[in-house]
Amino acid sequence: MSDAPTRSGDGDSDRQPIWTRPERGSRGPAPAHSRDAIVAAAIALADADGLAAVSMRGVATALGTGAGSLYRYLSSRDDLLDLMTDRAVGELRPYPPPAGDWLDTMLLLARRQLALHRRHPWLIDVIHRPSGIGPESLAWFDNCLRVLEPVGCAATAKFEAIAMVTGVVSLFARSEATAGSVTFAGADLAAYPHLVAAFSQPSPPVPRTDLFERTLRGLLTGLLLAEPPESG
Amino acid sequence: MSDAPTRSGDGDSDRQPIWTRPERGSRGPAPAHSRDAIVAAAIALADADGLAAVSMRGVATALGTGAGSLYRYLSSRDDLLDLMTDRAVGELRPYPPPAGDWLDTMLLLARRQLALHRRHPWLIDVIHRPSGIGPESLAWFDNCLRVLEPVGCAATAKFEAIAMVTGVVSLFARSEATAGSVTFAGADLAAYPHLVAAFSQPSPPVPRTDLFERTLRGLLTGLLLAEPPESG
DNA sequence: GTAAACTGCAAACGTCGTTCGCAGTTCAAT
DNA sequence: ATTGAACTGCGAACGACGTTTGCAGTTTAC
Repeated sequence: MSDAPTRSGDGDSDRQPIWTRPERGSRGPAPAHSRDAIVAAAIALADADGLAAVSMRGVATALGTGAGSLYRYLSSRDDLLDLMTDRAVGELRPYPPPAGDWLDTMLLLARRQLALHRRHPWLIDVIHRPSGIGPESLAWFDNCLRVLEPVGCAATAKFEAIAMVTGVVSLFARSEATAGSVTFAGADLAAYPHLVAAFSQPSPPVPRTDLFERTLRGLLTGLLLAEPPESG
Repeated sequence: MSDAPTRSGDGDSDRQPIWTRPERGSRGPAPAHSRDAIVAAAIALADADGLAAVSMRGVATALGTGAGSLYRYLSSRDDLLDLMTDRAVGELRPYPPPAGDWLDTMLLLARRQLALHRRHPWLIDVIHRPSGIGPESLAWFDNCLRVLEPVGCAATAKFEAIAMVTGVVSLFARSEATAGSVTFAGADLAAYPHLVAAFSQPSPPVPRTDLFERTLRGLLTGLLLAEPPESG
């Protein structure tokens, strides 16, 4: 009953989110690892073998230590996933300078987000958790607001639009990641007449990049430019 | 080394998807449960306590049996989640008759999807898995194609549009479910000037229902009505 | 110098999905 | 009728997971 005051977020100090929690105190011996090294190892594992490979034991083994040792640096696996996410979002820097139309700039940002998803497919499995908006995510959001500065509409509308763009990008990323894994094998197709009719006369596939741009363009113009319905 | 031929999908017969796999053979005693009862119990658990409550042991306990016994009816937990999803999608019936504008009908369908998500919040955590397109999901998709029949564009474009609508609905559902759980507590706001500027002059919140309709309207018109860019 | 705050680590805890073996039941074939 | 394969439920076990705990050793503040 003498120690356990910090542990990088144990018991009491766990109320502090991972972003502001100090990595270590000033008392004990120098730590053998660091949050950055742990997060880097976890990302390498996730890039190579998917998010399921990011287990505490797996990351610890990659670092040559035991699973329990990681809890000197993190308070939970969720913390690790939050840190991974924010570090990946940090790869979106440097932000491209807002040139020309704000809509074009937003599309460029969306394309860079999609590229990030392609580079780190595990992001899809990680972003939908309710926790963990880190400093890099905030910075990205801030940059989007900067791009949308010339748009004359309420700030809340911009919030919604940015969130929706991010969400749609994740939809595209997911559809890319799971493409080809869908199968109706064994289904009784006779019960779905419109489906078989649509399949009977094959149509050319929609170019993904066009679809991406048109979707987001329609989305942003609909959300930010169209006049809101008059209330009353 | 004498038995283990079926087990509702064991070893060899696991190649067959859950949708076409027979529930039981014709030889042994009458089963004490059924797939339907198991799925119903699982959905009740998920509705009440979230998807995490749907563990094999949890579902089995709710049915008054042991976890291992469930594998007489299902071959995996993923199968159970697939069955749950399809059963929930079945609640979208009966489909409203296509009246008036196809766009209005699609918005109506989207609204019913959103209502389904509100009724079964666990759907959000379950739909993004690459597996499990069941007969009810196919029927829903088929019905969407029926609504889009008067639209004169390629079938592939309709596929993309339907998938995008479903995806956007899930985005809204998720944003509703996680509303209020985001927090920038402890962040150094000075680093995000546009964010604080947007927050400094508060703007009225966007009505969710308007946002929903405008988003989907912009999406569908952009995807199905706008002329595709000429190739070459 | 002493005590508190730290460090790494191995072992353990509880939960999870899943497998296995066994005793009992039903039905098709003889 | 009898046999045996195909089934049933069930409890125990397996391996992996996230996390906790206790302990021995190290560093720093006072």
